[in-house]
Amino acid sequence: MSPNQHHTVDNLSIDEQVALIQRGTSEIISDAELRRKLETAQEEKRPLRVKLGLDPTAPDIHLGIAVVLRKLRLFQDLGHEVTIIIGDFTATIGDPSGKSKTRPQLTAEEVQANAKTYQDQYCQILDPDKTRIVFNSQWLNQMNFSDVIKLSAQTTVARILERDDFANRFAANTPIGIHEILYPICQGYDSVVLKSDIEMGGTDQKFNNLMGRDLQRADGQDPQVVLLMPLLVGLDGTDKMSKSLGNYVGIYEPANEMFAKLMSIPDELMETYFELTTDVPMDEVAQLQRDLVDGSVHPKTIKQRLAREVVTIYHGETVATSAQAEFDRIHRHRQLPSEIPSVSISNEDLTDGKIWVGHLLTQAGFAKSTSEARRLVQQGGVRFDGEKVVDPATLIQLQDDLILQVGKRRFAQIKIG
RNA sequence: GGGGAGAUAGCGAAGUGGCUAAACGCAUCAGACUGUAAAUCUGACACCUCAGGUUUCGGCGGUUCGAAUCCGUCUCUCCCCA
Repeated sequence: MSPNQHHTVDNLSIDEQVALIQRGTSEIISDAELRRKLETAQEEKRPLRVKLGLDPTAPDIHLGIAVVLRKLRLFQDLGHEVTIIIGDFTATIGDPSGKSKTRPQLTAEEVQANAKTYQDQYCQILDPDKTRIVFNSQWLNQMNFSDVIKLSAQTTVARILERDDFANRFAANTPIGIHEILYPICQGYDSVVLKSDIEMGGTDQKFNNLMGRDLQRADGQDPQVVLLMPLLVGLDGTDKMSKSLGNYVGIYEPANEMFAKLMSIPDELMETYFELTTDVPMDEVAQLQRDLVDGSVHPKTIKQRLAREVVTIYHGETVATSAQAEFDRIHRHRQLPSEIPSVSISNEDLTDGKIWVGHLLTQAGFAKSTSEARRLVQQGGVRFDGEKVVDPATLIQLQDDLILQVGKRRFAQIKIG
């Protein structure tokens, strides 16, 4: 469904390439090494190996993860190769953050079943021809205890305890499992196996990525450049974007949905979103930010531009434009959406063609219980055929195609049958 | 191995015999205001055709006119010492 946007990057100088890569990054370790890698690659005419490690849980890509994936895509457009490592092995040894103890333990079958999904989802943003997806159990499962000891000997307890998560827990006398200490070592070893030139990650991955450098150095390799992207703040403006918090925009969401969600972000987030989720050139972003601050352009106009840019990436420009029109229709002009999901109401629920509003709302899925439905009516949130329903005891004369509205954004078209 | 603390609505957290469908905060939903912003304000937030009624405070059983609160038991969490 996606036009799979390309960067136009032919014949860029190293300086120009570096500038594109630097956009939005939170940290690069180090700029000098990055430049050197790029130069060497160009001279030797060989692509750099760029690595990203991901969880084996079923992917559901949202704009937050897309920040990193889009950066990978840039590397591909610059002629380099991307390897995505699915951490199926590391997932089985426990989450070192200590937070999510409930991380699901996936079976090998589930992981395999997900494999196709990874391919499909990641390639929405990445170039399939330059993307390799591998599972780290492939080499980690082969290691025997002696291999593990030798690998562990490459680093020290003091080094591991530098990680602030471990440091905090150690100071607070909370337990740190030996297996957790091994986690960064496993992840770092992935880099050794892949001989990666660059590892990408969110800022929370810094320690693990640096471990990769240490282990590569110990193995006699040129250490990978570490490129960290900030964690995108979610729609609520406070927490990082994540599916579990519900403050996300999935890249597979319908255009209208996407557009509306983006319009709901706090104004302060716009600049960051432009930088991290669109390809709008940075000098233009800076200009938009000036316009916003001095009030010369209405914030809503700027936000619509943002929403349109993002939707264009995943749905194309035509669709994005109509998403904006749709948004205006519903929210600015308070008209009905152009497409309203239909809800069928069984004839059995009708008496003389009528239905109690409480049942109608629960049947239509707008309320979990008739008590909730009753409240919605009492609060003035329910409209039927444009008319506000005021009495919770109301019996409604149903007809095909009439419109039920709950709140400002939930609509359904009634079908009797 | 020894000792201690706890389990309350989506989450966090009050409440230690009746005035408690259960304070307060967060999240959520509706309304107002707007740029569907955000912020703010108002209200709702167990279930039931609801001026009333029914069922809740980890499970089960008991004491009592009356239990989230007391007793017994089971399950599960967490902490400290070694």
